[in-house]
Amino acid sequence: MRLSRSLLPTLKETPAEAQIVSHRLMLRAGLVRQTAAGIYAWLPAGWRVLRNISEIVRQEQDAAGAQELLMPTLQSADLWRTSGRYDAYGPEMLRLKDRHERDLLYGPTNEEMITDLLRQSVSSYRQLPQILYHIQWKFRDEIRPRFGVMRGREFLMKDGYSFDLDYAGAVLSYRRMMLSYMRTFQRLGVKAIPMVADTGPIGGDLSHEFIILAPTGESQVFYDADFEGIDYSSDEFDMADEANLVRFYERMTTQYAATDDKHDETAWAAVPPERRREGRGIEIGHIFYFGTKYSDALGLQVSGPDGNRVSPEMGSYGIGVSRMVGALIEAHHDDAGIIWPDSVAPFRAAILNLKQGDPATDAVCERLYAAIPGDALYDDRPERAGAKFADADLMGHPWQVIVGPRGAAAGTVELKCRATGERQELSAESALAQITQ
RNA sequence: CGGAGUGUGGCGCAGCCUGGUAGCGCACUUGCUUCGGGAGCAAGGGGCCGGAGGUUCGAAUCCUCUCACUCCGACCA
Repeated sequence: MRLSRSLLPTLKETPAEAQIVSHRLMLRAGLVRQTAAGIYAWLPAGWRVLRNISEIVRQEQDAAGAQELLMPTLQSADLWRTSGRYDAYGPEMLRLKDRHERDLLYGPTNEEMITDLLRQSVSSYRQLPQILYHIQWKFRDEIRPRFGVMRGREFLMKDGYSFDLDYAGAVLSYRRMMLSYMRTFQRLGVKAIPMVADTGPIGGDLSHEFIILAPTGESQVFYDADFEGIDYSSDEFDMADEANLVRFYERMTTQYAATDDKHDETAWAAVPPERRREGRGIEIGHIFYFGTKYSDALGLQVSGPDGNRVSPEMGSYGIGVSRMVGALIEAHHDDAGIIWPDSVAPFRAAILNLKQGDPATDAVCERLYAAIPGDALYDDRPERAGAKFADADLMGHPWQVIVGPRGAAAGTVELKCRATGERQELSAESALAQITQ
């Protein structure tokens, strides 16, 4: 993308409303603009990030055997009345009426709808298990939206739902999803820790929150260093192998990990001192098992092997996709701006043309730009070098290729790595090789 | 919802107390000079001051109502 022709409005000054660092940087880097309290428009660069995250989530869900579908944002109130949540959900649910005075709602989640869909199309245990997910906009009318996209009212969420014949199957789905989540977060370039969460009226221990570590996170977290350095993509955690899944789950749930409100000093003291880690964290995902709550309420039953009708055991699995953008920035930034992990960066590299109009410089830039199709941001604006450097740092591209007349004459460019700050002088071809590696 | 604030060109702000020609910095346009870490000079363009009502000869400024947004608290992917 040529910056001169892009809607990528960077700001030198921080808009007054932004308090936390990710919000400030998202506004300054031209990723989003607020349109109402807790509601954001995603500008081109921000949308690219959101798509990149969604795509990784999607690939990992698919790899775990989940199937993608897409349910609507608007739902009829009927199913929610049936499940009892129309009244229970309270004012956080946005309710509206259509022209015929029918009650609708903007979905805050989709348990009712997905259960109803399964009820219409599944009738035998042979059709189970099923895990279905979608990545769709949600609306929750938060009492107080804040922290930019981290606590918006309209937000993009991946929500998945599992249906199993029995409890053992549900546990298997749950574990599979947990592994899928750890792989997802690993690919997104963040350290994530699963922590036991409240299960509410369902009981049991099958509910986990996923906290990603960021120095500016909302809550203090305590965890065993054993969580660090695990490669979740290794064969050790092959999903097809149930024994592997069990071992994985054991490892995730036996090591100490807790947020400050659940911190247990006694258990903490049992962790060897050299393995104790403390940090700040942001909740980015939540998974839980809830048995037959919705299948019972909405009448989803299948015929079992013995001919009797059985209510499938369900679980649900959420990742805050739009929140992840803010959380990633909280985890990866410095004074100059964002430092994107490679996997989600809106542009893998920026090409900075330091002397627009200089034939040799322009030629090198154009050549580089053509060689990184669709993946580079070419700063071809008439701005001076300082502004280009500052904007490139702000926007956080993993690589910056700095092309000036001096280098162009000598046949070299400067390659800067945003994460390390390291710069090297090398040929355009070598720079290209590093970027596209 | 309770408490505290803020609304003035795209962004950041001053002006309001004590009514009298709407200002500053950045950004934008044009020209010249510059050009390797947010340039200089000159000349320009853009806002009826969130909205409605009121007081007044006269309202960004005073009064009433209203809308929006932000921050603190309870709630949350």
